[in-house]
Amino acid sequence: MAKWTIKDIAKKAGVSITTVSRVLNQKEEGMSEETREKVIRVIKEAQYQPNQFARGLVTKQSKLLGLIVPTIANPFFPELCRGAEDEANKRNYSLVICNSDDKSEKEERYLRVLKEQQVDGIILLSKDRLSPSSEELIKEGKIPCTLLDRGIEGNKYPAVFLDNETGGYLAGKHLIDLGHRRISCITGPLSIRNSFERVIGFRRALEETGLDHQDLLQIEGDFTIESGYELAKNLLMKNDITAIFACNDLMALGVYQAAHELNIKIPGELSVIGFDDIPIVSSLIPKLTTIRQDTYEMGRKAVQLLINQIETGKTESVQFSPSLITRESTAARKIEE
Amino acid sequence: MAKWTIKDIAKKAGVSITTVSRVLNQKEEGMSEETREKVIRVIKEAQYQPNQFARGLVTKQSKLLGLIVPTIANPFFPELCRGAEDEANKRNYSLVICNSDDKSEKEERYLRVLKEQQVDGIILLSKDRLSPSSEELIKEGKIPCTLLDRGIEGNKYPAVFLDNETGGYLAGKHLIDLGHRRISCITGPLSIRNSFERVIGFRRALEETGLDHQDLLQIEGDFTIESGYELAKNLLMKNDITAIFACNDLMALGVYQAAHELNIKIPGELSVIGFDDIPIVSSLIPKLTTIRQDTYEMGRKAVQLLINQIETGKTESVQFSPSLITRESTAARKIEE
DNA sequence: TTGTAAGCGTTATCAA
DNA sequence: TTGATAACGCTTACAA
Repeated sequence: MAKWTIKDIAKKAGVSITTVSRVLNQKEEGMSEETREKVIRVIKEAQYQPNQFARGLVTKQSKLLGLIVPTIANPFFPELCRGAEDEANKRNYSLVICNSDDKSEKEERYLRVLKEQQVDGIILLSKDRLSPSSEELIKEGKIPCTLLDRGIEGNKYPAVFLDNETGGYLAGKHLIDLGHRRISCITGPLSIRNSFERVIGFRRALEETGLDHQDLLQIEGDFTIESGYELAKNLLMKNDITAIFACNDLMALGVYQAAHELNIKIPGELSVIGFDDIPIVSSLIPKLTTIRQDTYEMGRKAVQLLINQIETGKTESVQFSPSLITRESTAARKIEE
Repeated sequence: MAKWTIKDIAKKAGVSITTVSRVLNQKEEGMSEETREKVIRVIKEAQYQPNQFARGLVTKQSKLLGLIVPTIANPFFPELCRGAEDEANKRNYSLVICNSDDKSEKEERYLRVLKEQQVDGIILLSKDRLSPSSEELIKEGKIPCTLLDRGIEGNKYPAVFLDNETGGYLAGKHLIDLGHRRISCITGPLSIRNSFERVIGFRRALEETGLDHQDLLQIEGDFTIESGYELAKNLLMKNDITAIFACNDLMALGVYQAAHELNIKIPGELSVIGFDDIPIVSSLIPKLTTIRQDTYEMGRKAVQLLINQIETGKTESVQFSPSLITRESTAARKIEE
């Protein structure tokens, strides 16, 4: 038989389609053990699989979840995807992963497509501020949506965020504790709240020690290796600093490169601290000290909240705490300075 | 209105649902410009979106494609996903990405789920040999399927592969040309044909120069940073070699670490060449010489072949060629040796 | 314990 | 140029 339908199964088992449907949906009541077994046998034999289209048309559920990420190219996101996927599968959902390239048009397009695919919910790693049409799409479409990692609308929608301010503070405190005073910070795009908060926290640490803003050389990067490299090179050629806080690991990688080219030793002459703790940085030379966020868990949690929302209607937000991972790229300021 | 259906649109526009459907599906013929415009206006106003369930039930198409990857954790795969996604979107499909962890059970589970979700086709990065039940699932389900990157069943199914043998050869030739003779090769799991072929090609290059197998220290790794590190450390402590071919970039990263700990300079005392050209290796210190495969394009191509197969029934396979990217981690053997 | 039949929102066939 | 209507494969009241 080309494609078995519930009807074929019913006929072959000598029961009605209702009975087959009951078996399929694990409805325990109202059926003799005998009938159930017979049906199950036929289903197995035929390798029958229910058609989601027909099912969804009635139940209005696709068991599909959408995940929109800004760039899968940043090693930060694969981890997050894995966490999200694992949790989704555990709960019997599948994940449609979309890559918005951080562009509003693509994001909106995906939102539309996902809605059309009848996904049961969406996890959105968006720009800080949802574009009006994105927001409308979510609201009007009444699709449960969880914000992840980014976005200032966390109070309007359930969300999973990292406490970036504390992360920045941890980084600053660490450098200060090591005795550094001439410090530079290569930030992410300041239009993104995440980056901005990291800087705020970082500054708070410096201010606690009595350093004022003048002491902090702050320049704005864009979270890419290249920007880290370019900015650090420029910075190191013109200034005499002993430590750099790169607001993500990718930019820290760029700092490594710049320092190497200028023949500046890390951590001997320059301490470097990153942010994220993406998988490869523990294998760099020297191993990168960084602020860790548990991306895998954040992905998992986001899916958990989303499915809870879908199934029970309850919404909830969660904030994760970053932690300092001390490795080899930071060291105490040399005394002879 | 809670949720607009084609019926609501029809009523509001004062036409039949057939007409609305025609507009929706861009059927040009048989409609006055006036009617079309009226319908379009109503659709826009209502922000109406067709329901894929109902649509799929009739057309048997989901516009969904499945992509099963072994580990999204290897930076090799995100690139591939991006390529696949971009092409899919261009052709109006969405991509469901699944992570099999290289486990047959997970792969089979996903195959089943994807089939149940009625995906129109599947791109599979599988183990070399499809497990019997995976194969049955594909064959019996009659789902178009394209193999990517791995698998020896390339002649049975349409596939996109890299010419790994040539890649290995290129690596070997490069080291030989630089004057190296005491060379080691850290392979991937030899049960995977990809790894095996890289070694074969590599050896061919050595043999051409008259080196026999004795000269090649070959050890088997598992494509992780850790295995590269452990094996290289062991190797470098016990042997006097001047070059290492790591069969993927991640293991090359491990080699860097080991060499660093043993205070062996790259490329001064040891040349290292990798395989893949994952994004970050051009930012390592020193920048890694490697064999590049165009992962993004391979992902794109796989989707292209798959959609062609879905839409026209034509199957086709493609082989990609690797290329040598010379950077800083390889150098001529020192004369004084 | 089991079955009948309505209905989900589309597309497609055929008729007007 | 348009419109009724059957059909797609399933779930679910309701009936038996």
